Amino acid sequence: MSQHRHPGAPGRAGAVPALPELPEATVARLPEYLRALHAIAETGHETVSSEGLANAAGVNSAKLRKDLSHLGSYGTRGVGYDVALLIEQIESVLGLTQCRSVALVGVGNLGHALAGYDGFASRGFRIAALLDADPSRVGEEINGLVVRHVDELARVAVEESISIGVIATPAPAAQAVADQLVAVGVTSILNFAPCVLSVPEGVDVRKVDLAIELQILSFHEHRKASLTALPGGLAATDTQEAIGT
Amino acid sequence: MSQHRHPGAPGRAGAVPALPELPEATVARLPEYLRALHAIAETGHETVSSEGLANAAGVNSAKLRKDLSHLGSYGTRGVGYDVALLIEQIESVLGLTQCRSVALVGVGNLGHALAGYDGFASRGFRIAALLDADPSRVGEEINGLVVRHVDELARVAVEESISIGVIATPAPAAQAVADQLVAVGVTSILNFAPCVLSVPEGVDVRKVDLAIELQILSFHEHRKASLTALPGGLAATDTQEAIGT
DNA sequence: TAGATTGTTAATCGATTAACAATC
DNA sequence: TAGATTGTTAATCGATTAACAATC
Repeated sequence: MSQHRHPGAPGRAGAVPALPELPEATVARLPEYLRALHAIAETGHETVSSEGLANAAGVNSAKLRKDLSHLGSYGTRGVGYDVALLIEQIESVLGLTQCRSVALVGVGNLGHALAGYDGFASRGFRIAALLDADPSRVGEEINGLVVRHVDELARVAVEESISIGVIATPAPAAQAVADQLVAVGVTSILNFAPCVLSVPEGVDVRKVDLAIELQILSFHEHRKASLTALPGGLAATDTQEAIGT
Repeated sequence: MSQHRHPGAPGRAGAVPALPELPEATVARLPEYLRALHAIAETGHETVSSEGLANAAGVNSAKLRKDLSHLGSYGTRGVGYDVALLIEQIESVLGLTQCRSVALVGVGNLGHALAGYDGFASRGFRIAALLDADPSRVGEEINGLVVRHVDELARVAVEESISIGVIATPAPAAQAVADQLVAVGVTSILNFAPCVLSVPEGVDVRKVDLAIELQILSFHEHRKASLTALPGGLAATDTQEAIGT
């Protein structure tokens, strides 16, 4: 679900260097390709075929080639893709050439874990600030960062040039936090609270809801159980799904 | 990305009570509707219009009605949907009428948080077992559960009738854990490790990768920055996206 | 009956896929 | 040249959306 509209280029016919249009589904897969490419680079391979990269990323090779073709032509027919070059290209498209600073609001159970998650640092992000509304949590040190009160958000956002806000508060607090983030100029939010956020146009919100993932699995589990109970027995079923597509 | 194929009904023409075919995109939204319905129920409303429910769930009403129409006709023209009835229906379709038991493998940073996450219990899931490969972690008590060694998985799976496995290990350990889960009969896996799992047909895997979510936001942030830098100025941009669709 | 709202239709859009010509 | 593999085409599929007839 996304409601992106990107009019190629407003005004001034001819003068505007149109941004490369990327389908949302492609954007969502680029990070997976990037991860796979890093893994391949570590094994020492300098090139990789679309087939090889597709396998490592869990997609089919036609989709991979189609996706990469949106970035331009960085492969060599008969040979494959230069691993280092492709990493560069994807990182550049995703805007990962600069390290992005993240403010994490809500240092409860989940917030704690996120604050300590090393997968962020290793992939281009820096948790630059931890905030919480609970005064008893302010001052606590987590992973070398001191928790500050959420009211300091405006100051923190400027000091740390925050690029992305992560909400890990309970659901009832999430909308207010989102409003505060928007008010200080944050235009990208990752929301772990199980609720819908309303934000102005131009602000991107992505949502991760752990219970929803389990419920989707529950559906398939339920259906598989029904199928095996059927006289026909086991029908052919499924394999893998990924999220965020 | 999903590769589901569900041949309506194998064999025995006419005799098989075909399962209601649900589009994957619809399945992925049902849990969100369910959450919204619970919220509405708490405010005391007994019915809700497609418009009202759609707003609460962050989708448009046409999509909501289309989705619900796949479940059958549980609305009343001119009136709306009976909240309690619709909750029942969706829970039944998702297989949530029975509480499902979850085994969580890997009690590091993230695993700890997941073990303590109350959003699971309140939405039909019970963390029934915690496992880890690290002997120094075995025996630790988290949230009233004692961590057991992952080698005990087979026994635990039977004892607790595990329905879903959650992998929260480092990436290099994830495939082996998946293999073990599959070996003891688990057919639904939620994977938090940043890697692709290979599993046999009939096993469903969903993946949550926190860094990937940030990278997708980074892309949009990057593009917004480029747009504002353009002579044309601010182009109309986007609003909200959800994940797992 | 008049007003409201569903369930469904049909058009549109975007994503996937297989196949293959281009080309290293 | 022969073999390999990309980049692109075109067909297919599934999801979204607006509009409205059905009906409470």
